[in-house]
Amino acid sequence: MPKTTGLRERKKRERRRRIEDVAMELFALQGFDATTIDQIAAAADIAPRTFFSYFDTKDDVVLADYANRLGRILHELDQRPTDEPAWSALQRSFAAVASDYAAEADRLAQRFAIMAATPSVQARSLQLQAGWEHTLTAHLATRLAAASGDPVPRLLAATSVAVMRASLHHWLTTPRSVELPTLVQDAFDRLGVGLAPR
Amino acid sequence: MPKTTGLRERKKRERRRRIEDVAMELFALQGFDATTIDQIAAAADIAPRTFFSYFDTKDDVVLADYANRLGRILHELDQRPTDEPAWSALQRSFAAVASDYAAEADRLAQRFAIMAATPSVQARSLQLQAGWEHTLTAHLATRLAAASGDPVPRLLAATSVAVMRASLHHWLTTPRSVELPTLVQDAFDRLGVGLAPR
DNA sequence: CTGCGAAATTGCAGAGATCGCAGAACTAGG
DNA sequence: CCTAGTTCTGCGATCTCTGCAATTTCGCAG
Repeated sequence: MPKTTGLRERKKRERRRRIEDVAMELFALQGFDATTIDQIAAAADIAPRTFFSYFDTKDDVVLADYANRLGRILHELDQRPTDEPAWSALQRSFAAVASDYAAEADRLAQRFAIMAATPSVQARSLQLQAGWEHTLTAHLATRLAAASGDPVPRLLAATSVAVMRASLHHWLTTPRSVELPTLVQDAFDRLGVGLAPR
Repeated sequence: MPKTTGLRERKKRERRRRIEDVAMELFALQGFDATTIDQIAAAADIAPRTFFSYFDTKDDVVLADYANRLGRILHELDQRPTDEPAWSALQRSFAAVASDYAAEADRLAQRFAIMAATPSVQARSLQLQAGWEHTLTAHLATRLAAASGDPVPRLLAATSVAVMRASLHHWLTTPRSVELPTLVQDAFDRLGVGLAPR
């Protein structure tokens, strides 16, 4: 399955990263809004039209790795034993992502800055997270063998994503006193009391 | 303070509503994306340019009353005694909004449908909710007299907004079996256990 | 009822993002 | 080297949203 090979695949990936790098550099240099697709394309040596076959939106460049984060969460979730309480499993999974984040604080901070200053990017970010929430909801529904009318899966998904976002925001916003994973752990702990299976 | 008077004020409000009504009608008729600002302007008897002095974005028309919702929440929050636990106060406040929602299910459903079908509107919606979260965070920080590095206010704000959104989504999405206020109450109850003041 | 300053409306021009389409260029295999 | 399948390009078109400056309308005082 894992077609690591294939010149085509590889080139595509490389190019995508190149576009991303070049774009982020321009953003840092002259600001997100002030940077046009044409400039990015020129700097990345592609036709402007081609940009859109790599990214749906200019915003997406800043959020390029959101998809992987979700993948990570789901992966971690699958690793957890089926009989582990959902909330606990979520906690572990998000903790893993929190570690990832913590390991690349600088990269994150840069993107966060753009996000904070650019409404459309912020909006896009939230939209992608809503996507996580949706996928997570489905995943949890399966895991819990929940009835289709059960609000619990969505509640769990929404809450955990919210907790993660709040923690991350807090971490990036205040003088770094507590580590992100700790922050996330604590938050999950607090809410966990009431979310334990009946 | 409430300058209900003033021809100017009133006209502005009336016109805003007229634009909103006309626009919603067009959206229902031909879809959100297929409706242009020009069409709305024509139907509302204003210059296209003028549209943007009433709404920042086409998306905002669909979400016109979000500002009031937040106002309602904050108002309810202020009504609650200062010594009431924050989570409890939030629960009551959101319950009030839930009632509002329940009372206008049809209107809501219509807008929700547009939102679900139109990414940009969904994104905008989430962005506005992030604004709620921000305001709520500040409000709670004051109420709790929290230190500036305390993550709790944001955690509470993020969680409650998430709960509200999840409940609303669930309510609008599944066959109406449980009433929205109940849904919200229950969700708050569950999470409340762990969020009670130490 | 008349004139003035403030506020709102309007038109115009334009930048930019994004999309559909069709032809050109390129890659994987055989 | 040749063919079928992809990807990249270039072009045109549409729309949202903005800045600016001219005009119109409103609220109020004289």
